[in-house]
Amino acid sequence: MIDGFDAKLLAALQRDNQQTGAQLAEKVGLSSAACLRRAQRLREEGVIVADVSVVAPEKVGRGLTMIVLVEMERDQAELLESFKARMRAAPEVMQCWYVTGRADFVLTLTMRDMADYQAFTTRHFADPNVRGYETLVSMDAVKRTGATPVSID
Amino acid sequence: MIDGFDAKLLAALQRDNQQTGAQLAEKVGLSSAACLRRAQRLREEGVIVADVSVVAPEKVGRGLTMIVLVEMERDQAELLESFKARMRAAPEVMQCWYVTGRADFVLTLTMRDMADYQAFTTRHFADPNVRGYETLVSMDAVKRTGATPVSID
DNA sequence: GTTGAAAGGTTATTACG
DNA sequence: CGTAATAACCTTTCAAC
Repeated sequence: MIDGFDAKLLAALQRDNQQTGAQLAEKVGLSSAACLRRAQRLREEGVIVADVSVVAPEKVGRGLTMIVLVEMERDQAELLESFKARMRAAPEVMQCWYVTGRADFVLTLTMRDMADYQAFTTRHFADPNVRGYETLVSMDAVKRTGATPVSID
Repeated sequence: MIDGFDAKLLAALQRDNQQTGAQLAEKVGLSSAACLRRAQRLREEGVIVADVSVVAPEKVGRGLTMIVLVEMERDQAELLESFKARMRAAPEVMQCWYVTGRADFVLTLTMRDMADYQAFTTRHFADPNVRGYETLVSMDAVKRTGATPVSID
């Protein structure tokens, strides 16, 4: 379903999806047309789920990134779903993972400053279903590519 | 430096950066040429740092995502840098944050299975500088857009 | 300095072998 | 799949704001 050419193509597109067909052709080892046909097919198949520009938060006044571990009071399906919906709707939430382990949710937040974070916590964590939360402030975004390695099966 | 048009443009491009100039024009309220000129300027200025395709990990045999909190033995600059370099080089590491708080690093990993994770931990956490680590296994990627909200200053 | 419209050059898409 | 023709698009120019 995914061969070596697709693997190379996906690696290239995860680094830069604005390359021309000719540029992709060099890296993949196929013609321009073949590369673009494959890219289109990978999008239709849902292997590529999105194509996005990545914005530098600090360039738009969001110099503060934090990871927050949230623990819920009790794991009731309904309450979990409403919390998930709120996280999806909140623009400051870059990522939200529902996890097993000591925490129930792991959030990645992008904030203007600490006052912003203060406001966020009172607005979203005042919820009686939130037992508690722990904040980890980012000092360095060591790696934020989010790329998935693709190996031929 | 960034006006309302840029804000709209960045919002559109963070959702889909493969839209044509005409499609962007509709959403932003400027001509096609103006939108593409601005997009190019935002890239030169470093506001847009990358343009990438997003791959669905489960479609390429990576159904297991985990968040790992890593605590280092002692915060010695040299040792931290070598750990950072290793995380940057490891393909399974989608993200790596250096943080304050209970942990020193927060990693997001994409794995094929638990055996894969086992191998990863012994390879990277056997380091005598790693005091310990805690694993949170993802059950649901509630939100993974990673988009930065842009508001006019 | 930035815009919109049109010209010109480049790129993606499609048909065919 | 690759080649080549077609269609769509981006880029640049230029006059006007």
